[in-house]
Amino acid sequence: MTSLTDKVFAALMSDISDGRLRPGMRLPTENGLMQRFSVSRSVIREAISRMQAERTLETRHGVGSFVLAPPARAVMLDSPPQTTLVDAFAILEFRTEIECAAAAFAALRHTNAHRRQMADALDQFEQALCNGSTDVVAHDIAFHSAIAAASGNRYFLDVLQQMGRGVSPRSQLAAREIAALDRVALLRDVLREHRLIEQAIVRRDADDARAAMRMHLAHSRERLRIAAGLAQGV
Amino acid sequence: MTSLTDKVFAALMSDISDGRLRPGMRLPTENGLMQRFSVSRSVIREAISRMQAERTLETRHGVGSFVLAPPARAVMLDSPPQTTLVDAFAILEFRTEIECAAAAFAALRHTNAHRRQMADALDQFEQALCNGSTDVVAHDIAFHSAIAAASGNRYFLDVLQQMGRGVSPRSQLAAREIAALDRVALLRDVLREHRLIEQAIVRRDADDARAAMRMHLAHSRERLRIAAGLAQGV
DNA sequence: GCTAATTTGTTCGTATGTATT
DNA sequence: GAATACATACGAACAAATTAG
Repeated sequence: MTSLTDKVFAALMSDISDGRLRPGMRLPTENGLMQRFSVSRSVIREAISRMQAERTLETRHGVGSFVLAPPARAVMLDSPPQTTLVDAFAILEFRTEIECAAAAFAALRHTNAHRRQMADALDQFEQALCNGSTDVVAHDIAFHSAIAAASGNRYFLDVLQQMGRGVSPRSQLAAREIAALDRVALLRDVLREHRLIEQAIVRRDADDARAAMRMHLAHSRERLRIAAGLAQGV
Repeated sequence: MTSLTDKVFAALMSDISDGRLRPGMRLPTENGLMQRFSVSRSVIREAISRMQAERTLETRHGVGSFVLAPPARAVMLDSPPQTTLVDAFAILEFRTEIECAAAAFAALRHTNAHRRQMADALDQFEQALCNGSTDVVAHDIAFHSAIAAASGNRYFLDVLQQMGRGVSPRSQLAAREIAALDRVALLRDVLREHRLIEQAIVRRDADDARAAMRMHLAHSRERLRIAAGLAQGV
């Protein structure tokens, strides 16, 4: 169900993510957008107000609507391509620390319910692969979330989920640029690493769980590096 | 400057807080509200959508708008004594993980500017103690923040600051309940531990920095445990 | 199961007020 | 002051979901 509002919203968002509209730039006037999309002003204003709610735009009365810098990310750099990449590595580095700790705690504290959550996520991951699908991002996230939940300390899960948006560009990047590689083989590696982590946790071996998670995320970093290299034509 | 939308919004909100509209109840239809307030449908819909954004209402297509139950903020603020305490330990556990990692990275990556930030925080901490003040929370936070900043990965600082609210109850609790103990002696211990961390970082010894931070936070946990024990009369 | 009535969702067009340049 | 651009409000029409008969 894509309403006109949805379409305008999506078009403007992709203008921003493609760099046609960059932080600080002013959008066309509402009148201009009405003509560009051949819709009424209500549609434009609804789309704009959605983007305001997402902190993507800021509208100044009598002046116009301006693209905001992505909230926390504005602090360091501005050039979009590099920032995203640098950020992706920073996020991965940070995630490595909290997820390794979470895995260790999960090994010590998980319940049967947590065990089932992890198993379900892995089964669905595998099922998708067997069906030839490479769309396993959701199952990947589910597995990592299950571990964070099993840590018995809700802050691990909270923070991991808060970083959800920051993590997705990585997936998008990888998904888009790894096309040249054998995605299925790559995802099978991921699944294998997940199984190792799960086994260590189920065995209640905290050190092994931590190590398996660290290995998994180190490999992820390499996969990201390769994908980034491809994206930059290296 | 109260727009019509503001008035309708305020009226409906007070209907709810006064109990005229209770959770689960259906609002009058948009037509009904138009007549009651003598405004157009756009005004009604704008007010309703504001309440949706606040999670006060839920609207079902073809049915109506319903008052939602307040979202059980039980997690953080409700039952203060036990929940807060459990939470305080969970926060400390989580902080231990990210701050140890941050300290290790800081040892490897800090610049002169970071070194100065840490030194300033420690000097001010010490100065305050010498002056007989025990209000050093700000300097404590400044030191930990400086390390997170020196990690070269802004997510450590971001998350630490996001947990600021969660951290403060600990300080409050400690500050309130440790009155019986010799606070100055206790804070001198904290300062000594801070110095050890700083020295390891300056010496660029990542392992020592990590260990010193872990020791510091483990001691903090003990200090918290003692304070909690006092609070509960144990 | 179908139809009709009710209710919200979406879109349009227009008019007036207000802030900025 | 004049022009531009957003803010607020009105009225109307049709689409889509739900419910009652």
